[in-house]
Amino acid sequence: MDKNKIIRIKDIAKLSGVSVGTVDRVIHERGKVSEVSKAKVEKVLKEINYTPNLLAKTLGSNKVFKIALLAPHLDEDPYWNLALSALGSTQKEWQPYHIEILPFYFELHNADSYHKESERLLACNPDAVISAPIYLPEALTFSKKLKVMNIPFIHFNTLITEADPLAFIGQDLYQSGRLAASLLNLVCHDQKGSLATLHIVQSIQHSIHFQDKENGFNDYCKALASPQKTTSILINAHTQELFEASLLKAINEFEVKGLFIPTSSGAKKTAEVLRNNHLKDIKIVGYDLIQDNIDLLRSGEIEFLINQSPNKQLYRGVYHLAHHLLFKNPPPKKELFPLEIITRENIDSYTCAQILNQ
Amino acid sequence: MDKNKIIRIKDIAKLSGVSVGTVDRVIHERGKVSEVSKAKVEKVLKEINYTPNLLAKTLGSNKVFKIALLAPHLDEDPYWNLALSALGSTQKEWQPYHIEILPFYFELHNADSYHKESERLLACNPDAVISAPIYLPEALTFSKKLKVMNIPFIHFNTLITEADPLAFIGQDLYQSGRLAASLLNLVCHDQKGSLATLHIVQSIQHSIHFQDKENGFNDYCKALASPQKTTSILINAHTQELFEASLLKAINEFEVKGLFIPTSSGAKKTAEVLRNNHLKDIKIVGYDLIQDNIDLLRSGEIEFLINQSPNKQLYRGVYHLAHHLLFKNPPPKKELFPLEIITRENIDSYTCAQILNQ
DNA sequence: CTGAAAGCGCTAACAA
DNA sequence: TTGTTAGCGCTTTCAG
Repeated sequence: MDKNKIIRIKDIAKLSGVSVGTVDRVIHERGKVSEVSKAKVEKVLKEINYTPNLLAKTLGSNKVFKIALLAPHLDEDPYWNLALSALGSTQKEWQPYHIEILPFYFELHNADSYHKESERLLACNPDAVISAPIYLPEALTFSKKLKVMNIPFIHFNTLITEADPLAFIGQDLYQSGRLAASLLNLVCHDQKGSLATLHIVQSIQHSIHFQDKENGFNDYCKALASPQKTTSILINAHTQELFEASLLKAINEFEVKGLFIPTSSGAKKTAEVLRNNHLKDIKIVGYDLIQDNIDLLRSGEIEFLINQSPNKQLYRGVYHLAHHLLFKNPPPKKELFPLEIITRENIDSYTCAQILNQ
Repeated sequence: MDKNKIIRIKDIAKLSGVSVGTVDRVIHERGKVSEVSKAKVEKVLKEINYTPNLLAKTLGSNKVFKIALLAPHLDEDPYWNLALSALGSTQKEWQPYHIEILPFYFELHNADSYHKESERLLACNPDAVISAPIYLPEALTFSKKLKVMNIPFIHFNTLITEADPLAFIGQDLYQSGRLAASLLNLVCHDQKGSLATLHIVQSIQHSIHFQDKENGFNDYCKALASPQKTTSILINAHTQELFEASLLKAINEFEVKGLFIPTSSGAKKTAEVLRNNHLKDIKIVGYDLIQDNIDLLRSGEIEFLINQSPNKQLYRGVYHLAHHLLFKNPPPKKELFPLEIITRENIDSYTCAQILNQ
C-alpha cells in the first residue's frame, strides 16, 4: 500500500540480490559488471521507478563543478558592466550547490585578447563554459576545441549558429529592429522626413549584430500602409566635435525626424548633439538600461529604450549550465528573451525590479 | 594561504573549542546553550564567513517542506489559468530540494469557498503559504491565523498591507494606470474626444485593485501639457447585448476615442462591440497575455497590453518561500514586477519566452 | 547544557 | 567482477 516510499539504491540492491556498488555500476555504466548481475539489476530498474536523490549525489561525489565565463572586461563598456552586474549574486546563488563560476575577461576591442583568455580558460579545465562569442573566427576555433574536449558550452548575446552551442541565449535582433521601427513611427507619426539608423563605428566586430536590427527596422518601415522613408547614417569620428558635424550634416541631408540607435552607448552622444542644436523634435529609440540612457529617458531626450537584459542573459546561461551539470537537464537550444519596451512611465518598475531579482 | 577551503560546522567547532552539536545549536538557536559557549561560537562566526551547505542540510534533516498555495480555481478564469500555468514546472523544480507545493483552489466568485479552502489548507499544516488574497475580510482572518501559528506567508497579485505578509509580489497599480494612459495618449494623439476607463462589473472584490489603476490613469491625463479629458464607464450587464447597448451609449455620450480596460477579460467583449459597430478608430489598452487578448493584439483590435505576469508572480513567491525555508533568506518586503508593454511587434518574444522560462 | 554518534542517499576507494 | 565501507556536511537523537 505504502508505495510512496522513496526508493534508494540500497532497495534496488536488496531487490536484485546484489550490492549497492554493483547497482551503482549498472546505473552509471562504470566499472565492470557481469552480464548476469547486470540483468538482475536492470530487471528491477524496469519494474520500479527509481529517481536518484540529487542532493545525496552531489554531496556524495564531493565534486565542485567549474563553470567558466568568457566575457569582455567590465571596465571598458557600460553595456558589459551591466551584463556582468549579476555575476556576484549568481556566484553566491550557486555556491551551495557546489558550482563555481570562474570569470575570464578579455579586452573588448582586441580579438587577440579574446583568444588568449580563451586559452587561459581552457587551462583551468572547466566542466562547462558560458561565453559571449563576439569575435567570429576566434569564437569558432574556441568552440571547436570545446567540442573536442567534450565540454558543454552556452553562448549569450551573440548568435553564431555554426558553433552549435548547447544553447543560445539572447534576443531576436531582426524583430528587435522591427519593434524599434514601430515605436519610432508611433512618436514621429505625421511629421514628414526620414527615420535613420545611426551606426557609430567603434570596431568592426559588431557589424552583423547591428545589421539584423537595421534590416528589421527598414523592413517594418517599408511595409507600412504609407511606407516610411528610411536611411542609414554611418559615422566614424574620434571626437565629439567631428561626430557632431557629421551627424548634423546627415540630419539635414535626409530630413531626419527620428533616430534608431542600435548600440547602447550611442544614444548619449547623439542626444548631446540634438540638445546643443535645439533639435528636440527629433526622436530617439535606443537600447539598454545603462545609466546614461536611463537619465536621457527620464529627461525626455530618449523616447523609448529596448531592454536586452544582458545581466539576465548571463544569469539564465549559468542556470542552464548548472542544471545540465547537476541534473543532466538539457536546456532549450535557443532561449530568446522578451523584447522589453521601456518608457518614462515604466522605467522605475524596471530599475527597482533589477535589484530585487538579482 | 589556502583560505579558499570550505568551512564546515566541524571547523567552527574545532576553532571555538566546542562540539558540532553546540555549534549547530548556536547557529539555529535551538536547544539550550550556555552563554559562554555561545559567545565562543559567535566570536568564530564573526571572524569567518560560514555558508552552510544546502545539500548536506536538506539531506541531513530528512525533512520535506510543504508550501501550500491558495488560489482561485483555474478553470473559471483565463487570468488565473495563466497564473497557475507555471505550477507544474515550479513543483518539479523544487522537488529535488525536498520542497513540495500543495495547491488549494477556491471558487473565484465565492468568498465562502475561499474561507473553506483556507481551512483545509491549514489542516495539512504547511511550513509556508503563498496566496492570492482577493477577499479582504477572509484574507485578513486567514492571515491572522497564520501569524498565530507562526507560518510564514507571501501574498501575490493583491496587496493588503494590513495583513503584513512576509512579502508581497505584484505590481504598482497606480503606475500601471499611468503607463496605460501614456500609451493611450500616444496612439490617440491629436484626435479630440475623451479617454475612458471601462469597468465591467462582475463581482465586487476587485474594486480597490482597479481603483488604483484608474487613479493613475486619470492623474496622468490631467497633468499633461494639454490635459486630456477622461471619464469612467461602469457597466453591469449580464448579456453581451445589454453590454453592447450600454457601451455604445457611453461612447457616444462621452465622445470616447480610447478605452482603458483594467481587467484582463474585458477587452474581448469590448473589442467585439467595436468590431460590430465599425468603431475601429477607438483604441484599446488592456491587460495580460491571455489568449483572447493575444489574438486581439495580433489582429490590431488592441493597441497595447500591459503584462502582469501572474505566472511569474507565483514562481517568484515560491522561490522566496523556498529560500526562506532552506536558507532563512528573508525576501524583500515588496517585489514589484516590471510593467511590461506588449505590442504586435514584441508579443511573439513574450509568448515564446513564457514557455522557455517556465 | 554538552558531546558523541548514528543517520540522510550516494560515491568511490579498497579489499576480496 | 564483486561487496564492504568510509566519507560528503549537516541534523538529530541520546547519553551523560
